Amino acid sequence: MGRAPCCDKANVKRGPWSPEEDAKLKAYIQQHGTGGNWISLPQKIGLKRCGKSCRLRWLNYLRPNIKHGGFSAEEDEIICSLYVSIGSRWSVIAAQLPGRTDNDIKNYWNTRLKKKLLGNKLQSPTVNNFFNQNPYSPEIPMDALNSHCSNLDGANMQHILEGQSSFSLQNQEIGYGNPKRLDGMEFLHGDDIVNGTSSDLVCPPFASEYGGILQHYAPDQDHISML
DNA sequence: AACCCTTTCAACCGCAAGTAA
DNA sequence: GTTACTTGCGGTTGAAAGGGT
Repeated sequence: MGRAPCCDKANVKRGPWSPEEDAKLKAYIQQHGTGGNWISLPQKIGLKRCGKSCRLRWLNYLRPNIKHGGFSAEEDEIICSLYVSIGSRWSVIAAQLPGRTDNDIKNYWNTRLKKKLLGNKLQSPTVNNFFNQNPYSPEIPMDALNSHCSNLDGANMQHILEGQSSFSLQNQEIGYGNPKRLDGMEFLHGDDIVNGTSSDLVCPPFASEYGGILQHYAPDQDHISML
């Protein structure tokens, strides 16, 4: 048996929200809250929308203190740092940027920041230094890694290498299933690195730039501890 | 002015996790 | 423990806007 649809797709409106719909949703939630049930909310307020759509509209656009566009250089660097460290965990990244939504950050990264970073144009000495020393080259000097990372996880490495299927450290080829000691603390396997599945995440390369905003990320706890 | 291509971003989709019965 | 349902998330889509020719 397949999953029941969350709403009757034939009888819900889709596409852009009208100002009237926005006003109805906003007024109701500000007065009553969501009632703990998004699915039943649209019926309560007479909106022909899916509950998921209402939730998304509220979270990404209508709720108070939302900021749109105009990302600061500081926000750019926080996003880059976290992305390099933990990958596309947009909700975790958004939690570090008050007023920003995961959707906004995801869009911003996909459309602008990625190009900016990969184009090596970010005005951060540390980021520039790091990528200058590790410019998607098949060879990454161990010293350069150690100077920026306490250790290095698979996603991290994968982003730095931008899709290369294998690479070498100090001329040592890392292949699938071939464990290498990266930092004196742990071993990573080549396939873990390439697939981004290593469980031990790391002190991000650029964290020191941000006053230690991110020192350790615990993948099983879904939070970032500040040290 | 008209067309085409690229970029942006709001919204949708499907899946996994969480939770109540 | 199982099932049904809701919530939250990341990936993807597509319409609109912008820019170039």
